[in-house]
Amino acid sequence: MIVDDESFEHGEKLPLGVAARLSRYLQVLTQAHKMGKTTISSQELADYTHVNSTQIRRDLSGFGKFGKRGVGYNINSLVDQIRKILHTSGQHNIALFGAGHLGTAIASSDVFADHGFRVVALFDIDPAKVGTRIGKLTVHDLPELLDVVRAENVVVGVLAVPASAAQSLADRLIAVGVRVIFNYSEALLDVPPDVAVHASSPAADLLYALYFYLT
Amino acid sequence: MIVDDESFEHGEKLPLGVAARLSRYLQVLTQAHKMGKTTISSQELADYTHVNSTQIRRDLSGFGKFGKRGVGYNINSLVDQIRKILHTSGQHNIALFGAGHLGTAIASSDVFADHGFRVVALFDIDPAKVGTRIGKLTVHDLPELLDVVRAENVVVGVLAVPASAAQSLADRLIAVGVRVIFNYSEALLDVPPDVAVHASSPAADLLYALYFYLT
DNA sequence: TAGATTGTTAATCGATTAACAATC
DNA sequence: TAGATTGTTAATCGATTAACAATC
Repeated sequence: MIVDDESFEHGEKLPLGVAARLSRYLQVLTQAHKMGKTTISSQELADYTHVNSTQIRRDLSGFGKFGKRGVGYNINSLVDQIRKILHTSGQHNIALFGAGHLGTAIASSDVFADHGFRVVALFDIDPAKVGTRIGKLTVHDLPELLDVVRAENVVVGVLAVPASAAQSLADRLIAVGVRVIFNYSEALLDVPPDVAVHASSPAADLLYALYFYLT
Repeated sequence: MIVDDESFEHGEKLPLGVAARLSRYLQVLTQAHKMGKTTISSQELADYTHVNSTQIRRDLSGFGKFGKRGVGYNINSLVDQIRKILHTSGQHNIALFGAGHLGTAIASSDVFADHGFRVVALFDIDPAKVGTRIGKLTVHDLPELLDVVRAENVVVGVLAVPASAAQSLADRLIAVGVRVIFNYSEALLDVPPDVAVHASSPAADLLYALYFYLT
């Protein structure tokens, strides 16, 4: 029996690099869609993602012939295809921690909503904030964590809290079964191997951009 | 004459991947330093950065023997070394645009300060905000842009504004000579090839993390 | 038809990994 | 000495790129 190694159509796990790049394409495609574009070429995608255009065509053609020669890719259908490939077509619920400036900015933004994430609960330890409303969300107190995670089927925890509060919150999230944590605090989190932590790193990203500007 | 291709000691430009990873190491090292650690092993760095520990030792040993066998790397001296390699030992000044929740969060945070960046000016178009103080910064009006960029030697512009305002702000920044832009808005920016735009992508990062959780 | 852009190949280069001697 | 961890090698795998025929 011959196995087609060149295609991932029937395989299960994508190489890390491919999954990372597909996520980036999705981000740009979503933004382009919002700006009214209906079609995009691999060259335009390359300009916005800083990924080589041949690489983009190669990544996509591994899953099917999504483009139209001489025209480019239809944005809506490409978004659908990539979501299918990444198994992220569904809706995923987020619990957000910290109702300060950053938490409020996240709660009011639709970066997450555009990609199928929904902030279903906002927590804060400040008694003055608990019970108030921020956007469409009521601020919960921490003891309600377990109930909310279960009732709302929360799969992601986003930490927009001071560094001093981050580790204990992560521990509590893990204890109630959350396995994906997005950490905006400056703390380094220690977690079990089966938990995925993603840290925000604007300063590191900026250093990287600056390196090429300075040299 | 024999050129040592294995080392970058005398070369000028690092491969993209190396520069990106060194920036990540710097981020984690800075956080670890803040948490009181003085030494770190390549394995610990690997756990926090999701980069293979052999890869980390390889990256670093290309520039010198920074570690101590049986012990690990001294955090302070490694930070100094990497900053030298990246040519980012100095101080770099940022102009921040948007005094909303996100702008305020950035202005009050020290993620940037920890890496040698200093927010030297904050701009907003809301007349009610111009002239008020946020943290140590006074909110400027946009017409002051050119003067501030020149007087404060601004090299980076950070956009924490609505998508509708982003492109025109980027154009103005480019016109006054800024070549590195960090875009927190959801707009796709069109810029000349010599301008580096870095976009924040929390949702894409989350999709990527989620892919491995779901499969 | 002419222009544009995809899909694909082939060749090169950098990333990844396991393994292990060196040494703190 | 024993344990830990670096620095380095060698082998493999994935990423990158130029080039171009296919085709919209």
